[in-house]
Amino acid sequence: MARSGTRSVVGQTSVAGSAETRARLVNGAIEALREEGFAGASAREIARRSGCNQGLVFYHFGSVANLLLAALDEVSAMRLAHYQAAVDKSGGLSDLVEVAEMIFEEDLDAGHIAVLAEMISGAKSTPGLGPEVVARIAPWREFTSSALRSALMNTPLSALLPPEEIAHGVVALYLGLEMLAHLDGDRSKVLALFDKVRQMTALLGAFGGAPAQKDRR
Amino acid sequence: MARSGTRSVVGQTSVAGSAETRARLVNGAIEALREEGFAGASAREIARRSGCNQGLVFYHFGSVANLLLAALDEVSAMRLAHYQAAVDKSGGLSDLVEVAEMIFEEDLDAGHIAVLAEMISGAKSTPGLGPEVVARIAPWREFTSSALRSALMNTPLSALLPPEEIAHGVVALYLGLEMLAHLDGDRSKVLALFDKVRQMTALLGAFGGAPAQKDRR
DNA sequence: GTCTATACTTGGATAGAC
DNA sequence: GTCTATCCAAGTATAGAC
Repeated sequence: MARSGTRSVVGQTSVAGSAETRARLVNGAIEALREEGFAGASAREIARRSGCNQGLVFYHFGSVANLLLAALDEVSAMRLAHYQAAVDKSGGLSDLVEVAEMIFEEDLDAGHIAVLAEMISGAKSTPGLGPEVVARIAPWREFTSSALRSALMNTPLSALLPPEEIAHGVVALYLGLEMLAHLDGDRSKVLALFDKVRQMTALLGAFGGAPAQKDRR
Repeated sequence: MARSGTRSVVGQTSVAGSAETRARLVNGAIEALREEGFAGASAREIARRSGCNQGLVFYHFGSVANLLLAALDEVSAMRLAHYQAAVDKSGGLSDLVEVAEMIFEEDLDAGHIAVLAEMISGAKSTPGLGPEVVARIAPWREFTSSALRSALMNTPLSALLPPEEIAHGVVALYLGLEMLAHLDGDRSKVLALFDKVRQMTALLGAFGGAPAQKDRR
């Protein structure tokens, strides 16, 4: 971690330029991870996409791996904020499933999850990267867990489906579905699956007698 | 695909040496993918693990990518045969879940699925690799689908759970769970999840009235 | 078929000019 | 803070000896 950034308290010096370059590099890194994968996300490739010089990767982030982690942080923060906003507007389990599908499609189109997937598999080849990636996945699981918890609240299902444990499966499923859909460019299989989940959810809601859909008008 | 192997009808010439070297390289490639990931599975790394020369990768397989595909073929064939044998001995849905857990743990220990995961994410950086990997995943989905079909046979669940669609989710889940478990080296989360699935299955079986466990003695 | 040697390319990382 | 130039390590791939 040679340099973690211009953290100075600066008056109003040209930090603007620096911050913008850092942002461009982070975006370039996201793009490279998404389109070329971990193995293809080299300093040169990222710099090319960022429209700036290769040496800046090392000046600002110290190493390619650090830049890639910053990219993962960026995607993670962006998406979690978005998820949270979407979930806040939803109520029961049925709502949650609908929100999940909408979010899944957005992520698929934009390749957000590909960034995570590439970092997970790339972690094997770069010493020390694993723990860093692990730490960045925890918030996803926590978010999912708490979304499930509030959706199942006051429902007979909550005894049967402990949020923490299901959340892990949901994150894994999300990751796997995204990798497969990106690989073959076919989203029909995952859409069909979401349909089934929706059906099951409706059935569970009816059976449990709990309000499966929030009453909103 | 410069050279796809000594396919000659050979009398009894020294094909033995060749075949053994090919096998060693394939095993080395599996090991490298598992432990170093796609980005770390170079010709040199594989040759080192195989105890033979780097040039042989190109002599026998034409390129590193081709060797990696051969490695995926090998793992795929090996595991599918094993899965099939295990599933053949099982009956209803409960049996299937138990078999799935056993198999999952084996795969986790041996890192078999890591090979698949690395190839999926590595496919992004190597032109032409994507479709080849896609073709090698299809059998996994087909296997899962037919295992589900026979487990759900004569069960009220079969109307609710079309095997083809669920299979895709199962494969994705399997993949995602394995990646996460390998990343953080913690299998407790996935084991807890399997416990829940087992419970749910038992409940479904009791509710549907179908034999959830095969009668075997 | 296997090994050594080597040509060529790409990538990580740093030095120094501006 | 950014760019050019450069060093060095590692990788793919091939040629040629054995």
